[in-house]
Amino acid sequence: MALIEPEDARLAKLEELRRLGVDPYGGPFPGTNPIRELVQQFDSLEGSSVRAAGRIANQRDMGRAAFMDIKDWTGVIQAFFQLNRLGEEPFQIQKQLDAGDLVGVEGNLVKTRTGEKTIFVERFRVLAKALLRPPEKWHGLRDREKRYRRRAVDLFTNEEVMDCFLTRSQIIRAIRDYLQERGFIEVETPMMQSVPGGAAARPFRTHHNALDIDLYLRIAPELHLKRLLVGGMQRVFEVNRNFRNEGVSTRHNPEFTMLEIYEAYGDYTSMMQLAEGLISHLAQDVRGSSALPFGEAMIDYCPPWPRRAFWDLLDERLGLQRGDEKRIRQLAEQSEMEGAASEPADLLAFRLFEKHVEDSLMGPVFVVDYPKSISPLAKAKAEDPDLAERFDLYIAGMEIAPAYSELNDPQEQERRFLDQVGAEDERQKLDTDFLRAMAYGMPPAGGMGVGIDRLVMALTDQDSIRDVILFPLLRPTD
RNA sequence: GAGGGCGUAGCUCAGUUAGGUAGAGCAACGGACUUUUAAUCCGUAGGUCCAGGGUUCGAUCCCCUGCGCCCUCACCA
Repeated sequence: MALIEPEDARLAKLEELRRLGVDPYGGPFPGTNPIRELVQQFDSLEGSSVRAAGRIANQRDMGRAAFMDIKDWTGVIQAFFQLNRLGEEPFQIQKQLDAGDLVGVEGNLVKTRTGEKTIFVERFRVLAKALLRPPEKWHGLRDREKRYRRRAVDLFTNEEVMDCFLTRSQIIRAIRDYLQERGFIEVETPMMQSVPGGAAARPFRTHHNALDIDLYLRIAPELHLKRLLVGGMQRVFEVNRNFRNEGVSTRHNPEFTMLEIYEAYGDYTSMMQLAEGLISHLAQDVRGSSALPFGEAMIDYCPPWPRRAFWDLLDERLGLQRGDEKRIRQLAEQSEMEGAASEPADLLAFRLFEKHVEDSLMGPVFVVDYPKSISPLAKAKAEDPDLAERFDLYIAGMEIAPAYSELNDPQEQERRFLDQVGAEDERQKLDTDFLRAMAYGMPPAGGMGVGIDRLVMALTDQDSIRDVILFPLLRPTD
């Protein structure tokens, strides 16, 4: 049984093309102009011969003439096929074309009498006969499940989807440029690790056959990047995937893209400046404005961004004061939180923050002065040792970027790790090799992790992470 | 993992008010048309109504189970 079921009518046209001596999956078609250029630079190109290649988005058949809308990833332009311009046989070939086929056309760029910029086709080549129909021409593919499962169709059908992913690419490129201009180098560290560290999350497990060892897909690159600080790399960053074996939601995909940045001799305040500079630059240069819409809200990326203390926000929103353990547990209980009686109060406070405060932080806002106990990789504040030198950057109600003054005291780091290890065997195995590296001397440093998918969501006004990941995880169907 | 919603033609959706084996638009097919643009006009065809079971004379509709997706919550970034 065939794996796909082509349309009979299209198979017949495929055969007819072959009978006419045409390869329905034709060779290269070089020398084309991006269609947007043909449209935008029409005035200077008018009357000259141009070439374009793309997908037939729509056909208007007039008998001895036909109009087609040819679409590439930059835009769409009309092509006009006429019997007396092409001749009998080429026109017969044109008759075998359907919406969805890929075609290359060449001809004069002129306007029709109704003023439409049009390629009057002199020559054309069939580049690919589509055996399946594209979705309907004006509603397109709307069904979310079909869109995610058939992203190829989604991309060529829904312009705003293509635009979003083109923007994502521009954002990532702009990040690389921005950091490299400031002396940061891009590195790559292991995705497969024997000890998954750098975050509190459940890892995916896999196995290496030749060495016969279990490995974990990384939950964060943090501990390896800090080894590079020990090694003398002073400014490093990595943009790559992390993998966390946790739930899936509009803000969580099991594999997601993280930017981690480390700056030797910096601290969390230098990371604040970097975050402000970088993200406002992205808004301005990639999105074209320092104020961008997100849903109903307008987000102003113009620095400086406010700093708000963790406990102040909890006090303001929930009337919760630092150290009031009884009330924290009481509220956790009311919020039906697991471990309301047993988990450390700071951790519960943090969860209450995520549950009741986070969504309202349109930001950008730096939340600072987190409890040290929930920040095992961050330095303590000298003037208030129960707090950490840490911020979480919130934008559009999402945690976008946590950053620390990185702890560089190996003995203190060891104590903090040991405090974290409890019954959670798989979540926090100890990376002793990392501690050993730190014992050789790690420079004080600022470090930040930027959730790229969420940042793209904020900058492109998307409310689901699946709309900024080309192939989000779905349960397979067949 | 829990709760709610959804699943009908290739696509976007109606619908069966209260159970009697389904409809539109677009797409497709045949025909007319050499400047149309959601082309138009005439005609035709197209469905395991998500899957399995139950109730019933009869189920796409009611009930149960399963599968998938969406939303909210939980875990997490």
